[in-house]
Amino acid sequence: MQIRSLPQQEILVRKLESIHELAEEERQVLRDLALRIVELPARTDFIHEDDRPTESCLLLDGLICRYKIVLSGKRQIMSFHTPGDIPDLESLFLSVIDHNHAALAPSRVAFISHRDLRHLIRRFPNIAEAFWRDTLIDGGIFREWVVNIGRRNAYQRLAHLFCEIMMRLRAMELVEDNSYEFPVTQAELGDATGLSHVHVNRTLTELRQDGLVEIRRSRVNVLDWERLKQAAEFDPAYLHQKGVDLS
Amino acid sequence: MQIRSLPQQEILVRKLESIHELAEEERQVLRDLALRIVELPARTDFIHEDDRPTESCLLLDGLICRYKIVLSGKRQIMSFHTPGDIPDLESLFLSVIDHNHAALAPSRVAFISHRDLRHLIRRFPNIAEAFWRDTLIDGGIFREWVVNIGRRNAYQRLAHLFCEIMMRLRAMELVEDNSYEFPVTQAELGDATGLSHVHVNRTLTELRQDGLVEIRRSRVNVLDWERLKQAAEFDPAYLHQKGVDLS
DNA sequence: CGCAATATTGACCATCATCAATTGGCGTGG
DNA sequence: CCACGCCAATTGATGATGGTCAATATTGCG
Repeated sequence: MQIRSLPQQEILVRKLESIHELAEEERQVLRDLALRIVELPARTDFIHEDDRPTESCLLLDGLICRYKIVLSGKRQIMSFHTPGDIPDLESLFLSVIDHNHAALAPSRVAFISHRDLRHLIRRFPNIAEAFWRDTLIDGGIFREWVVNIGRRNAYQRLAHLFCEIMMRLRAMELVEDNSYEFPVTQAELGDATGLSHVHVNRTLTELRQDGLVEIRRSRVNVLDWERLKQAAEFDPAYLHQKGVDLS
Repeated sequence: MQIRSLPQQEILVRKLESIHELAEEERQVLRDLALRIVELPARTDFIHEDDRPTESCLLLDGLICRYKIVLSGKRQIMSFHTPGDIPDLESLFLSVIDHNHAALAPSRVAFISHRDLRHLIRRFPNIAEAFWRDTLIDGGIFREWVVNIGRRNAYQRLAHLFCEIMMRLRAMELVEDNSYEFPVTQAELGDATGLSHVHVNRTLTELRQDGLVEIRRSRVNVLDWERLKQAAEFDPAYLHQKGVDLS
């Protein structure tokens, strides 16, 4: 999940421009933000329930998920985050974190202080709007996950997940030839879709046999986008991407 | 679900104060907002996928849900909304609606124009923050629903839902003697929890037999709050209510 | 090369869905 | 006031989807 030849100051600009119009001055102040870069090894929990962070983290490279553990020990992954995302942007206004953040793959993140972010949104209402919009899209993605887990079977759930990640990576130009890096284990796919890893395995076999997707060592290769979308009943409207939904 | 002796201009103030501090001037401009009052009969769809509203609606009285339908015809309810909520506040920044809103019970809503809301948040950053915070809490509730549906069984799911609604209504002082109005059918409970209405019925019977809750004609009566919370593994932190989480 | 994590497969079982029939509650019109 | 009708709730019977347990194969990596 490399953003090749894209300087790190450019990542946030590209992300926000995929959902909202920015002026050149706004792009520039985003590029000038102070970033505290941290490298996270795979399988690192780095933000925990009950934390009260003073920074938010922009994912530059890698893969992050947010999850909760229930008492029975089961894990539910509630979201995946790809480069450009700020998974804990909400901590700017919800001071106590209510779930965990983990890097699934080796990742590079850039922490931005809440002080700087507050300063930014006070001075640039249009940037505030872009951030707010981003958190709202996040909410829309959660809603769609509720639908996915609540009302679709295993086959559709996985197909839908692959569609969603495809569209989100595409907006950041991280998809090549209908194929993208997605370094998750089958157990993690199960934790995200509310399935057991055994059933994920069987369902992935089906998807492969049907010629829809192929998953080889952390890479998703979409073989038949149209049929995959159809199987998943995928409608990208909820992602509110510019140029996709015409808002 | 009546807010007794509370004038309608006060409802939004009470709601926002349950999650954020307001100054008297801010309370006053909230009271002065122009409201277009509409009465909705039970079972009315009133905002639809693909709509581009120019107003957002504040629920004054009744019960609203948001839902999507999947191709198989199944419905997934993604949220319930109680008085004080602005279920479509996000339409202020996501111009195309991606799901449906319906009144489940006879309801009274107050439409507020986006123009007025934009004016408000430009002039009062602290009100903007309260609204933003509200949409973030909304997102937190969706995340918890993902966990609920993905990793808990029928018994826990329903218990958790009753806990959540209890806490939210309590913040608006709509709970009396551990009992509250919640006019939903068992089919609707199923649509919200990803269960069939038959299984909801059986599970409610269990909850009643175990002495946790009693549901009689659209009223939920919590008989044993502690054991209900325990059964649901309910932790209200994700609701980010003032005085509950100390943020 | 060898360990450890991950993927795969089989057997069996549990939860919950579906189908179908019956009961109960309640508003409406005669 | 009562009967009808409709919607919601309830119950039983059966079946499907997906979970759990366990064993084996494969892959990545030091």
